[in-house]
Amino acid sequence: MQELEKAFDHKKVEPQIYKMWEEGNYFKAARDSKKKPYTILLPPPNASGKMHTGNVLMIAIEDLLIRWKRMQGYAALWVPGTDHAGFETQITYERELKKEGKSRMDFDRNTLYNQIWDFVQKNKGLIEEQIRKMGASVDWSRYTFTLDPHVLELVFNTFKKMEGEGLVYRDDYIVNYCPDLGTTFADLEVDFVERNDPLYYVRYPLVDHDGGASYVVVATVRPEPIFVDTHLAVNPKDPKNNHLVGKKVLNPLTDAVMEIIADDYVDPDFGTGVVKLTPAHDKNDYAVARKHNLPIIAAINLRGRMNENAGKYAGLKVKEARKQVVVDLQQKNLIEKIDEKYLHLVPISYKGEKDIEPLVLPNWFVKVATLKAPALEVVQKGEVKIFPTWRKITYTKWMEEMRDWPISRQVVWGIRIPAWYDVNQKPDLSVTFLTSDGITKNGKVSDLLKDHSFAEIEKGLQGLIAAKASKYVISKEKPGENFLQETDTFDTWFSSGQWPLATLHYPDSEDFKYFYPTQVLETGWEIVKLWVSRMIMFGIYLTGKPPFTEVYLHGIVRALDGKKMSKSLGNIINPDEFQEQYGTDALRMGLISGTANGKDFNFPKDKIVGYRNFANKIWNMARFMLMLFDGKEVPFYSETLQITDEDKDIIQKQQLLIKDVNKNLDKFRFSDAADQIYHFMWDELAAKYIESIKGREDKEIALSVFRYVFLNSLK
RNA sequence: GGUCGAAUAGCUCAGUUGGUUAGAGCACCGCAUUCACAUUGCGGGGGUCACAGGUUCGAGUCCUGUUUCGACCACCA
Repeated sequence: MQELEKAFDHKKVEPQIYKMWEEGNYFKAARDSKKKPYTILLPPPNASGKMHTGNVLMIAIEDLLIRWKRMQGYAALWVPGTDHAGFETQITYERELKKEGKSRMDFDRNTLYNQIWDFVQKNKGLIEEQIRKMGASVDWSRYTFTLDPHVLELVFNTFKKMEGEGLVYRDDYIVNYCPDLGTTFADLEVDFVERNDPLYYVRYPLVDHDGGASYVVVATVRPEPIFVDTHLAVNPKDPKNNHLVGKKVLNPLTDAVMEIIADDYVDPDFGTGVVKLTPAHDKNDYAVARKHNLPIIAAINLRGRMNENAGKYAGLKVKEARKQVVVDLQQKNLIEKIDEKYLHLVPISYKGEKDIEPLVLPNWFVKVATLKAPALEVVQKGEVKIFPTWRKITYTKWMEEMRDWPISRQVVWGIRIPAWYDVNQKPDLSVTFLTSDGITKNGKVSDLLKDHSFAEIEKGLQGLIAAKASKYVISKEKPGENFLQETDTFDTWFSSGQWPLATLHYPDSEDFKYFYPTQVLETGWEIVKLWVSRMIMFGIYLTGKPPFTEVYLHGIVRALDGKKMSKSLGNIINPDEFQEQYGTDALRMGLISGTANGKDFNFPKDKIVGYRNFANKIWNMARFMLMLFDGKEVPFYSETLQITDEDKDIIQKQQLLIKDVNKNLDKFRFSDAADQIYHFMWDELAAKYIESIKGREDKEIALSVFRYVFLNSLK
C-alpha cells in the first residue's frame, strides 16, 4: 500500500478515478428482467455551451439519485445528451461571423446550416468533458444529440402523425418578431424592460363636429403606423367618451375616413380614453380587430422598416419614421401635447435584449386542447408527482391557460419543418435568396422565376414565407422537381419535448420497452412550462403513458449577492473555478446542501469550502487507517468478532444513519442527508471513535470495525 | 391587477403531521501546537422566530390581518 500524501489533492485523484470508472464500463445499464429499472434522463445542456452552476447542481442531484438506486440493486440508467439549442447557438455563431465582418445574410441557408453544424461539432467536446469532470455516472453508450438521425426520424413521424390527425394548422397570427435577430419568439420568451418614451397626444379631425369639439385626441407612443389605422375605439361604459361611438374621424396622415367603435378592453382612465387600433402591430388591437372583423394591414416589414403602405416613409426604420411623422403632424398642428416623461414597459427578446416588433405572419401551430387535457389530469390525479409540491400549482395553472402552440421559428439552426411547396402550383410564396452572383433578392417567387432559374433560387434560398392558405406536402425527401422546402425550423421544445422517446428509441427498441416510463425527471423549475409540460403531452400522445412518475424541481442558483446571475450585472459564477480550487466533491456536496427544498438559493460558497475541508478529513481518516494497518493482517468485520460496547455503538449509529439518509433521499431532502453524513463522519467516527482507537489494546478488532463503518459511510 | 414563495443568530440558511431547553455552516471570542488532518482539536458568546390578533393544554410551525422583500403570469394604446 503506497503512502498517502498529507492533504487530499483532488487535482491528482479525480481524473484517475473517472478513467477507471469509464474503462470499467461501470455505468452501462443492462436490461435485467430480475431487476427493477430506475431511469433518469439528463436534461440536455447546450452542445456548444459550457457548464453553468445550474448544470452542476442538476448533475450532482441526478448522480446522487442514480448511484443510490444502483447500490440498492436497481437497473439504474442515466442517459446523457446534448441539445442543439437552435436559437442560442445561431446567435453565438452569428457573433463569430460578425468578428470576421460577415453576417448570416452573406450565405444561403444550406451553407449557413453546414457551417453551424461544423461549429457545434468543434465545440461539443467541451461540455462532454465537463460532464465527465463532474464525475457523472452516465451511460455514455446511450449518448444522444438532439440532431441524431433517429431523433430527426422521430420528430418527423410525430409531426406527420399530428398533421394527419388535424392537430397542425397554419394561420396568420400576431407574433413577437425581432427584426434584429430575424425570428419569432413565443410569449414565454419575451421580457419587458421599463423605458421612458414620449407619449404623443394626436388630434384626429372629426368629420361632423361633435358639439363644440372639432377633433378627438388619442394618446400613443407609436404614431408611425397611423396610416394603416382604420378605426379608433372607446369603452362603451365610459361616460366621457361613449357618445363618440359610431362617429367618424379623418386619419391625420392620409385623411382617410375612420370609424370609432366600442370595445370594453379600452381603459377609460388611460390617456384620453380613446385608442387607435393598429391590428397588425399590437396584440390587443389584433384581438379586437379579429373580434370585429376589421382589416389588418401591415405598415412594418420583417427588417423593421416601414413598408410600401407607409407612403413617403417607406423604407425608413421604425424610429426614424416616428420622428418624421411627429414633425409632419406638428406642422399640420395635429399634435396637442407630448408627455416626455412617460414610463412604460417595452417588450424585448429574453436572449438578445433587442426590441420586439409585433407582426402578423403565417405560422405553424399545434392545437393543444386534446393534448393538454390528459397532461393536466395525470398531475392532478398524482400519477405524475411534482416536488416540491407547491410547484404543482405552476404547472396546473399553466396547463389550464395554455393556448395553441406556435411551433415555427425563423432560425436556420434546427430541425427544418418537413413541408414542401410546389412552385408549379403558383403558391403565394415570398422568397429571399442569393443569386449566383451573390446578390440578395427577395419578392414573389412567381416574379423572380422570370429572371432566375428554379435551380438558382433553390440553391441560394435563404428564407421563404408562404401565405397561410398555401398547399404543402409533408415529406422527408423532396417530393418533386419544383418543390421548395419550408425554411422555418421547429421550436426547440418541439423536439426536446420528445426527449424521453428519443433517448430510449421509441417505438420499437428493447430499451424503450424496458426503461419507459422513466422514474424521475429532475430539472430547474423555470422550464416546467417550456419543457416538462411538453414532454408529458408528447409522452401521453404517443404512448398513452406520461414519460416519468416523479418530477423534482431544483431551485435557481443565484449569485452571491442574492440576485439572479446575469451578464449585465456581471455577477455570473463560473463553477470551473470552484471545481479547480476546492474539488468536484466539495462543489457538488456544497451545492446539494444549499438546495434544501427546491427553493432558489444563493451560491453557497462557504459550504463548498466546508465540504472541501470535509473531503480532506475523509482523506486523512483513510490515511490514519492505512498507517495503523502497517502491513498487519486485519480481519474483515463479521458478527463473530469479539467487539466492545463502543464498537456496537458506532455500528448502531450508522444503521440509524443509513435509515435516515434513505428516508430523506426518498423525499428529495438532499441537504438533510448531506448534513447527517457530514456530522456522523466528522463528529462520531473521526472525533470520537478514532480517538478511542488510539487507546485500544485490541487494535485489530477496532480497525476492522472502523474499516467497515468507514467504507459504508463513503458509500 | 392575479398567483406563488419568503421574513428565524452578525451573514447564508435548516427546522418534515403543532410537542421538552429553536439548530447547522461561516464569522466572532478563549484555549491547545512535534497528535491522521491548522483544510486541526477543545471550549464559549450570540435569537422577543417581521408585526398585531386568534385557535390550542401547548404555536417558529395552524388561521386572520398588516408591513417588507423576491419570483412568475397578465396588462399597459
